[in-house]
Amino acid sequence: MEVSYILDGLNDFQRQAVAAPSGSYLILAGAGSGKTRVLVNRIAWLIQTQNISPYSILAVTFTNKAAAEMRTRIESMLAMPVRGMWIGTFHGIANRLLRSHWQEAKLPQNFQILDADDQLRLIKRVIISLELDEKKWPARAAMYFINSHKDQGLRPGNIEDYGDIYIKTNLDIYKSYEQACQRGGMVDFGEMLLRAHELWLNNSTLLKHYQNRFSNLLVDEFQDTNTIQYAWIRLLAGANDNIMVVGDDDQSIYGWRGAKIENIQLFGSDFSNSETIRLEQNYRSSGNILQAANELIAHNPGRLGKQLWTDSDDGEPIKLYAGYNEIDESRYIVSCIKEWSDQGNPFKEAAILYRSNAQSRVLEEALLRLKIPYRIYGGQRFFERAEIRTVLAYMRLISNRGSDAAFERIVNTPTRGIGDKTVQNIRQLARHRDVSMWQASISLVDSTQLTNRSRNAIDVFIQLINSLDELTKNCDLSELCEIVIAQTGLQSYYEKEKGERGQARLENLKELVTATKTFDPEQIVSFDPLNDGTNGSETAETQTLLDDFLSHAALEAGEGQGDLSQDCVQMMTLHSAKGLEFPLVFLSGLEDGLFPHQMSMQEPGRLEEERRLCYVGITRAMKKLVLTYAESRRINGSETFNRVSRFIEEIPRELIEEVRLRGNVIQPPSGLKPFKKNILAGNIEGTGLTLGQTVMHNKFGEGVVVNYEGEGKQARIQVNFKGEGSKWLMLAYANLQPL
DNA sequence: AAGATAGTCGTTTTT
DNA sequence: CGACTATCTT
Repeated sequence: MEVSYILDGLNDFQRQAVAAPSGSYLILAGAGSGKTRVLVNRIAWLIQTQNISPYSILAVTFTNKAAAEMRTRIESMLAMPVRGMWIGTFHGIANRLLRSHWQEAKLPQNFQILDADDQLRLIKRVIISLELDEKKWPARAAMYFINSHKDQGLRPGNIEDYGDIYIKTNLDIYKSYEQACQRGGMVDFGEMLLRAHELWLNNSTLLKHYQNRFSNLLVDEFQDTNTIQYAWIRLLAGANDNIMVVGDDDQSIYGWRGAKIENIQLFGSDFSNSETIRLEQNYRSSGNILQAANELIAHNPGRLGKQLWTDSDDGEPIKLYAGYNEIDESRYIVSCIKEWSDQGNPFKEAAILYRSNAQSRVLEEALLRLKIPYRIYGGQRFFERAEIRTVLAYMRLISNRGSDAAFERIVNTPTRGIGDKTVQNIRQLARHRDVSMWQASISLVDSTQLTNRSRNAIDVFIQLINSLDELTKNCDLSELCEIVIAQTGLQSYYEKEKGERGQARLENLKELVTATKTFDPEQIVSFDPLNDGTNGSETAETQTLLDDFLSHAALEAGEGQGDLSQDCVQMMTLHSAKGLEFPLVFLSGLEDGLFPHQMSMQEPGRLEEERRLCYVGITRAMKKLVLTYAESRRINGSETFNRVSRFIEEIPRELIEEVRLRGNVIQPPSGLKPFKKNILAGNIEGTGLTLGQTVMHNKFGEGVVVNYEGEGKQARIQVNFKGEGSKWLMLAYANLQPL
């Protein structure tokens, strides 16, 4: 068969990876070095030339989107659908395993997946039931405690408290939470991975079966795997040692979520005969941009070492703009985009990146002013919206009365006279008798414990759910969804909600109905033929469509993105920009305290991760890169003065062209205070000092001039000192030395 | 039980 | 500043 097309157009190293004989490989793939291409072609190569059945391939990706894209690309390359191959996220794959082997995993067949929101609610309730002070033991912190230990594969029994009250209390919460989950048949994200791991650890037949079946493993974004994911994949690889992992230690930006770059080193020592292949040729960015990225990341110690290079020209210098505040900064960015568009380029080729979501607002306003279309990525996802979750909770309770999480969510939504106190009663009884809240409420209706009023209210609710269940017995998913929306009163509830909000919610409900209509579980999971000819231990249980849909909603919260069909400027956080590329990129808010973020500046390890984040940002740019910062910025309502980001200082000066157009192109906003005149001019008269200039003070050391007011003897100057923060000084006595 | 108002606290995000 | 919560009022 003619297979050269699989290798055509690849460079030597890419080809080496794609056509490697079986074994274990670590592909260190720099930004823009064609790593997805390598993975796709590798799989195509295995199937097409090595006679490997798709059935024996398992590929893990970081997001559902990446999994879908990879499958599409492989299928279009091979010009045929690839059945039997598993491509998905760790969680998606774990879910699938647990659904097939729910008995071995000691789970109910229709176990419920808790997303972060469900989990937090449940933990809150656990804390209350342990009679702990919520102020002293915030649910968020407990959730972090639980999740980070699960990420490391640690159950309560594996954690030592050393008499530490903090650990001890959180451990109690963890234990109690675990019981609540088990009782309710609920599994959070971390738990899915733990269970999938334990499933194999405790069941060698099953493990052998999967080791036999998946003799070809591939893992993308390997630098983002956590401890339990690594352990799971190591276990599966078994003695086959036939695995290819692809990653880039310089793009590891999820350490705060448990990802361990160390897994890359571990791979080398753990898979003893592993080979490392470096992909260092960058096909994305022009020379200047790439060099800036290289120089920046070189400031990180302990890298595995990669030097990206490119064939392309130096290209344009990187632009640097200092706005005097965030509004000025935004207007500069928008004026650049206007210019870009006037030159005949589409908006969608421009991306504005920022460190935190809060920064998007000012940018939005600036874009709106010039009527430039934009799209903000990230933010709230479809299945995370309150109204959607509410409808899903109804659907869940109809299918499974035991779901306390669903019960709590909807028992009084829309309001039907069941208040806090009544719910507390139900909860108490449920706990006391160790039954579900649903059963507890039935008992309460029959008892005399409650006032007539609340008893009636509960009864109405019970009847509602029962009648809905009856009514929808033979309905398909979308009919069920429509009936729920209409009969529960949610429709009229949101109709009454004032403002645009209610309208938006109704729109979302309509969209949910559409989603149920088009939902096709085969697309998500791509079911295998049942018998694989080994020992038939994969018993693909028949899940109800509803359960599939609910799992889907939890696992894939719904891309808040997509729609590149419209020509919009792309706006997103640096984190969500990973894996994407744009001809024109703006990195905004490059200020110490914002980026690197205040909370990450003290600890070296975290600062390095911020630097990698900056590296990711720079390497998104193909042709043009514009860096901006603001000398003053309103954060949380109060004005702050930050010094320019240290990351800018780590980029060689000669690659950067400073843009100076203060008081020229950009008009200052109205309502200027008098001293801002000075800012517009930049120079502070009669001092030889300039705003933004670095100066030295005898006592406070190095700092940046950020503001100025008054004249002559009264003149005061504001300087933001390294370490000391910002101070107002009398200019006459300050004795500042320009640096 | 539900609505109104005062108080708190601010990363990043996928599963 | 503004989203979210805790507490107070009806």
